[in-house]
Amino acid sequence: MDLDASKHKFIETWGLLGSEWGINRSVAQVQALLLVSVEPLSTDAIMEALTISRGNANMSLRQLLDYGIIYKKVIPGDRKEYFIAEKDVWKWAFKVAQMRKEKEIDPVMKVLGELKSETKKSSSAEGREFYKTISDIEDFTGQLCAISDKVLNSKRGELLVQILKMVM
Amino acid sequence: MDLDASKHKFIETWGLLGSEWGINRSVAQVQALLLVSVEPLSTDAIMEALTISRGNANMSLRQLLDYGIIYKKVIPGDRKEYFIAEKDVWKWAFKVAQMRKEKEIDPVMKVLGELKSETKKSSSAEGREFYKTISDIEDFTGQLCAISDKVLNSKRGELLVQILKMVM
DNA sequence: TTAAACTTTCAGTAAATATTGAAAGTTTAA
DNA sequence: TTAAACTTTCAATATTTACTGAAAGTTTAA
Repeated sequence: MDLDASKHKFIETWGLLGSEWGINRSVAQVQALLLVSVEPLSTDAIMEALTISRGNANMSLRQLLDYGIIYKKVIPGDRKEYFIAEKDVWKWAFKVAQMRKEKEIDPVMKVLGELKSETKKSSSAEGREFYKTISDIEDFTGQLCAISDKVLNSKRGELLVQILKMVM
Repeated sequence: MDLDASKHKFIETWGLLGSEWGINRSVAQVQALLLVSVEPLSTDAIMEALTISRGNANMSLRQLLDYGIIYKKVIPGDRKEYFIAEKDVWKWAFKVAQMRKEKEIDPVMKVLGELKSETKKSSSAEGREFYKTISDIEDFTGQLCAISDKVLNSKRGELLVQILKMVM
């Protein structure tokens, strides 16, 4: 298998993983393509490589730019926009985690908080049980967020794994 | 807002979160319903509470049983099957994490491994760069898996958070 | 300015995913 | 056994989500 085929295998796999986790396949594939491409790529090059339309390429690129995990790159003497991927895995994984937390987890935490205050003073057994269920989920999620924030922020994952091995 | 309304708000929110993370909305809602229900529920009760079809209810329940995050409950003198949710958040979160890791992450890790061996001996700069990209992602993912396994397995999340605060 | 080069938008369409509900299958009690 | 009570399946349908491509918008160089 030549390098090009390997790259395409990666792009396909990455797209599949993305769609399983609620990330648009094209978006994941564009990131993958830029991750494995040595040179910056233009929209047209991306369209051709992934056989997707201009609209799709543009929207995927915009989303990745919004996430902050790819960058625009100007090539002197060329009017086209070129794109490169953030290659530091820790960096882009953190940004994706941060973004999904803010967009998807935080609103849920907010609702859980509301539900807690709605039922805080509940005197019925059923109300108190509900309060506990909600509190447990909120606690758990909050802890996972705290840990992942810290791990991703630290950029010292290797060290952390060692520490975890020691304490457990 | 009464308790019933609060419960429904939770069920809706949970279904929404699920679909954002690639988990079927109905499946997430059925889990949520069982989580906040004091009594075991029959398929018919679930159909009615969520206004979903028998087929949908059945398939959602089966999937949750497969995940191991709800259980069948026999009520003496009744032929119907009843269902209850695993209420220990750590327990079911671990099972979901485990399952998604096996079904979705492990295959990707396998492909990354294949791609690494395909390009390990590559002498071109491009080949070596690809090898590095793949290795970085594999390392990172492996570390996250290791940490989440350990954290979820430990059932001592609270303690871990304290430890992490100390070392960082 | 203007027109060529490029980017963005979005209505229409295609594809993927989820849901229904009736029919087939299974279990149980008499 | 058998028939009522219940569960499962799956082809048809609905819903959601993604994608296309042409038109509109923007930028740039002359």
